[in-house]
Amino acid sequence: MVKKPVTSIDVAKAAGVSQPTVSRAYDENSSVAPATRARILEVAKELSYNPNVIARGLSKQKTDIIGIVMANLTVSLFYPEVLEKFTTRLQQMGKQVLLFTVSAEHSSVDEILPRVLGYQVDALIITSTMPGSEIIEESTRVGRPIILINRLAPGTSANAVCCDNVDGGRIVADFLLDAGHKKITYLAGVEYSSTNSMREQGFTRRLRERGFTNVSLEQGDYYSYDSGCEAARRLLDTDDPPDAIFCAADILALGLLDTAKYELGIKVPEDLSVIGFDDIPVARMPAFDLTTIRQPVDEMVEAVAELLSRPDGESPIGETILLPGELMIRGSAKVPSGD
Amino acid sequence: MVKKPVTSIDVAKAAGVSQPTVSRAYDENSSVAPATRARILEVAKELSYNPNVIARGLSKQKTDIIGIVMANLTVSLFYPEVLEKFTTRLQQMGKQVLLFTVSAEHSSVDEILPRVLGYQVDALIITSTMPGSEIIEESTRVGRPIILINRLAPGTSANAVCCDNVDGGRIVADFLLDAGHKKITYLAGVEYSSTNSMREQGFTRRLRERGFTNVSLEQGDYYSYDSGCEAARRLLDTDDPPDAIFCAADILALGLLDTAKYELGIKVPEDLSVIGFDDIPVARMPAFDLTTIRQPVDEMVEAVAELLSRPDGESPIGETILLPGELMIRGSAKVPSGD
DNA sequence: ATGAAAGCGCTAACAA
DNA sequence: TTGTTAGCGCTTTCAT
Repeated sequence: MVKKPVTSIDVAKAAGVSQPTVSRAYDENSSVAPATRARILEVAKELSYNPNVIARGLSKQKTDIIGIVMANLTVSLFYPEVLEKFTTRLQQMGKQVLLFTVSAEHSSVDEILPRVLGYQVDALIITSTMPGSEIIEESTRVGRPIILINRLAPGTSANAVCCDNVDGGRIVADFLLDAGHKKITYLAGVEYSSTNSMREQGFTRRLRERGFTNVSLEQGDYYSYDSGCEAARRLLDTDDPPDAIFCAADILALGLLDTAKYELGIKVPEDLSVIGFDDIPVARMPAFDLTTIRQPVDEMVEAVAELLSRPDGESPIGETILLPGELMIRGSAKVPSGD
Repeated sequence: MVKKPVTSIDVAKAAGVSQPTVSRAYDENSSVAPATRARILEVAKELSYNPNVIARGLSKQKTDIIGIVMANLTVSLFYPEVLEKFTTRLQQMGKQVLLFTVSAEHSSVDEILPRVLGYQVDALIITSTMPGSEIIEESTRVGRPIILINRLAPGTSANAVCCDNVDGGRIVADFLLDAGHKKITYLAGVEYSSTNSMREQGFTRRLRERGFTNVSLEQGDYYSYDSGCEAARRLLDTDDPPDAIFCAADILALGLLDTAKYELGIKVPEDLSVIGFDDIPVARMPAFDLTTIRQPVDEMVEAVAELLSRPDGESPIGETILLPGELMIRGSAKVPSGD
């Protein structure tokens, strides 16, 4: 019962032209007599013809497909927004998104990348995970630039678009010290992730610069709500709890806040200041009212769009774009007095 | 600098076989001498060859690409999870996801579907929006079944996998009546969306069945947090506010709750019971502790997987799969006493 | 401005 | 089991 799809040949016959002319009618840059083009497009509509993008891709060696690889799309509550904004922007540019998810349990980036490359994607956007360097080089070599989001890969040919995590850490350090905190803890996410270590680095370095040496570090197992809950129990249910905690990600802060407030009966921000990182959509809701560093998602999207719109053969290689985060002052942390 | 990608011909030469044999080496069902296959795969690895999936797609008339169209991916906080689970599951089946977003402002489904079809997707999954019936029929006709998620399209060839919204509404009605509520309001989302109207229908019908005729309906403009906030102000800041509100979606309930609690000083659930629909990840957090109907996402994913694994030529047409939601009893609504 | 012919990298049908 | 030959639907020369 499956009717064969309509091809450009069908349209050509119906319009009384040759098949390549039909093809040209769909290319702005091809010179086709306006009348011919109009007739072709009309016939095409009648037959409900849609150009076969796959065939075009094979012929042009260019598919207008961008691969996006996302690790842990949902747990952090941050990447869905990133994905949506990327997809919408890329669609505007006439590109489509082929989505791949990787998760600790199911699959690693390196297993999946060869498959992605097989789709002849024009470029590869990879969020919050780090592919092996051989595959980075191979991808670049065949003209498919890799763009890492929130990872840096100095010394490789991968490009990076990244929130300035170090500076974000610095901003939080200043804010907490200015507010007069005496016992400050950094709650880490995944230990070996570069976002985590850069935020920590910027944070602790600044604290030390200002003579505060007593930072304690607490390891969360993972960027997750439950990890934040557990950390709260370990950190706060003690004789000498911290009076301020900087969490490596908002989702950790949510768990920490909920457990502190509803399980341990701690007053926020009177007894404890909590600051996160990302500015996920729920952070602004009064239920959390989380002071946090906002990642500049729109700017990141624009930066990627720019990298992708380089002329053919001039694909970006090894470029790094660092974009500043912004402190969103809300109610979960004491505010420095104005003097 | 861009080296040409390695093709099966390169591998064939290097391995001393013909090109189709290389192709066969990648197909489990093709009979290739084990030794030959091993040698080919080894050579392929050395040359870092990856089969060109686009060319394969053209040749096989089948791309193993599934198009997913998502409307308003992020605002509801519900669909990211859906997307991740679908993507992960489809990857397991050896299929890839081509993602399209549509949003009220940017683009409609019907504009975008022809493009999607151009990618020769094997099937089309469409969430929370309804394509025009001509395009549904066309897609089905060319053998690319359409699967609607959370929409019903009786009388068309589209398939539907849907939470039983009517029954969900019924469950909530019973729960609220059993808890003794006297003044009940339904807070609607997008007026003309079928999820909304079915939840409302199931809810109000059941109330009436049980002799409760005094349901008021309040129109939210949209499935969004802010819409919930505004509804709270309209509904609750009055002389005679409702004592229970059933929200068409969790995200509405969050806005309603926050505004009720933090802006209007209303006690939940003492003065007001709030129930949502979806069970988004934040619903269970103590900050909201939202009683809600859980959509059976895993089951929905499995249902779709089943529809997609029908043998060639037996694509599902016009099938509807209704899956029951489950009431998650938490703290935002009074619980019926046990008698 | 348009047509004819070749080719993108693969799979399918047919031989051998 | 393997090689040969077509052909998927398009774009791209090269003619005209």
